[in-house]
Amino acid sequence: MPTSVSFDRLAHQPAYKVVSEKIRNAIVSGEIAAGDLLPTETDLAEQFGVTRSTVREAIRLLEHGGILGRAGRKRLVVTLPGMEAVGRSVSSAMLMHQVTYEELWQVAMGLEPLAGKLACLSATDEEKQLLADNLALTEQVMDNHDALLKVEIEFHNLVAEATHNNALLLARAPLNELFYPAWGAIIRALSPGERILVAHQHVYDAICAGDQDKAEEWMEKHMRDFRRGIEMGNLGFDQPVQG
Amino acid sequence: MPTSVSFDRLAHQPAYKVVSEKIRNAIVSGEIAAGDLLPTETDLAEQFGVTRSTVREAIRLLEHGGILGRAGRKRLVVTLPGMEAVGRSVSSAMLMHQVTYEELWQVAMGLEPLAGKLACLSATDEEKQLLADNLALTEQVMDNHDALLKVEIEFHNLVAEATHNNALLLARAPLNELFYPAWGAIIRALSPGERILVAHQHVYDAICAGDQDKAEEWMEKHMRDFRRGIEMGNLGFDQPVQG
DNA sequence: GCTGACATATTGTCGGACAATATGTCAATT
DNA sequence: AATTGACATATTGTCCGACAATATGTCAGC
Repeated sequence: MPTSVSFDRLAHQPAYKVVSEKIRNAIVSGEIAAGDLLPTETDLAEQFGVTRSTVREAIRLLEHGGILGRAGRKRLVVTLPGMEAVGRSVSSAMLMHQVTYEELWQVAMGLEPLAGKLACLSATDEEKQLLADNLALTEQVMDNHDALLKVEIEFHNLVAEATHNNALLLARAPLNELFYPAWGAIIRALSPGERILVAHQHVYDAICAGDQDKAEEWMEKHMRDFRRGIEMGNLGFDQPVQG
Repeated sequence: MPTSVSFDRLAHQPAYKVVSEKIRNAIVSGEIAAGDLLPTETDLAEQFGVTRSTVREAIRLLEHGGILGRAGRKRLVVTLPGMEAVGRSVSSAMLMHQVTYEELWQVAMGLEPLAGKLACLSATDEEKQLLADNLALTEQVMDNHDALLKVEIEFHNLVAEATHNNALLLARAPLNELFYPAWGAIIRALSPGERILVAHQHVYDAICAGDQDKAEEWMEKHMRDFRRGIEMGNLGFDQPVQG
């Protein structure tokens, strides 16, 4: 029964993808470092033996991931993908997957207490000072909903940064963007300024004291408050997150 | 002292970015659903009043994030960004940020036990069956390094999927890709087949019994083993992860 | 119903073009 | 010496038109 040989579907990758991969590899492998300038589009086109249009498409592919950016608005420069770029791309994926507040909250329950705990080990004096400043500011703006939301988010970012753990920062990047509207709604609905301040204060104390368990515990309490906030405010805990 | 007025730098966004944002909004806002076909490049060019080249660049921008893909290899189709796409983009960011195995492990310690815990609440019978199959397979291939690595990774994915939490799945997507080589090295160096099997077995039992604490605990033990593996194998726990 | 032939639509790639804007140089001015 | 202006140059953003390769659709013929 000579079913004849079976051939693999030959993968004819479009040129712009090949070019994009070549550049990407050179970057990820460290051959080109962050901050380096890339050759001009015309040069790249010549080097790869394709047209400028093709090179441009390849560049766009990388530009979105935050790997490439433009200095000023001219030359191409290799960039470290910032938290914002990663956050944006993952959170848009979460939006499309119709992630609910509950799901998001569960992930936050895994990451935020962890951040508090790790920050106890690695927060520098400057970072503790930044946290102290943030607390002072929180006290001042407690009744201003918008300002309160801003410092609340900032506090969590400061704690996360104090861990000096880039993997953690990248993993929680999308949370920032998505929790933003929810926190805002809670704050407007319940004015929980006092509770927020108390929780932050305890986390801050724990970090200064290097008390991992306490930091973890209070961060957890804080997040449970968030959950109660969504439930009490009737904001639809099982509803998909709104962009 | 008329230092003259200060003006905001006026942001002249390039057309391809504008077009890309327009399409992105239409997708994220649900105006176009996943699975829908987009108009052809020529049509889009006409609608936006730009050239096809510009439209193409805009498309590339979205293509990388996994938002757009090609059906067959022709028409553009709106796609749900899969775990792979998200994983790839975040993990390349982690690589560039020189994330160490320790940092990565800390994140995994936040997410994997959580996955075990949540899976207890939501695993369906089919999913339990898949886990059982995976265990059986693990037993068979315990001495085959490559095969063992594959089922090990698959086990964790199955547990994560059993949580039915898309946010969690997306958050841990990069871990998959980055742990892969490390697990492989550990397995080759230490042949920890027995320990892996025991831990998986306990997690599986806990999930079947709905015992959240036990699932969390054993997943944690399992991850601590992973850490010990890297340390014992002298694989450089504080070294940047290798792509 | 399957096959093949043919027209059509769509993408991938090319080449060339031009305006707007940065960058670099150098002389003139203060 | 530092600033300004004039000018050439380089680079990007956008446009146009073109063509080959490949899917898709249609229709006759067996």
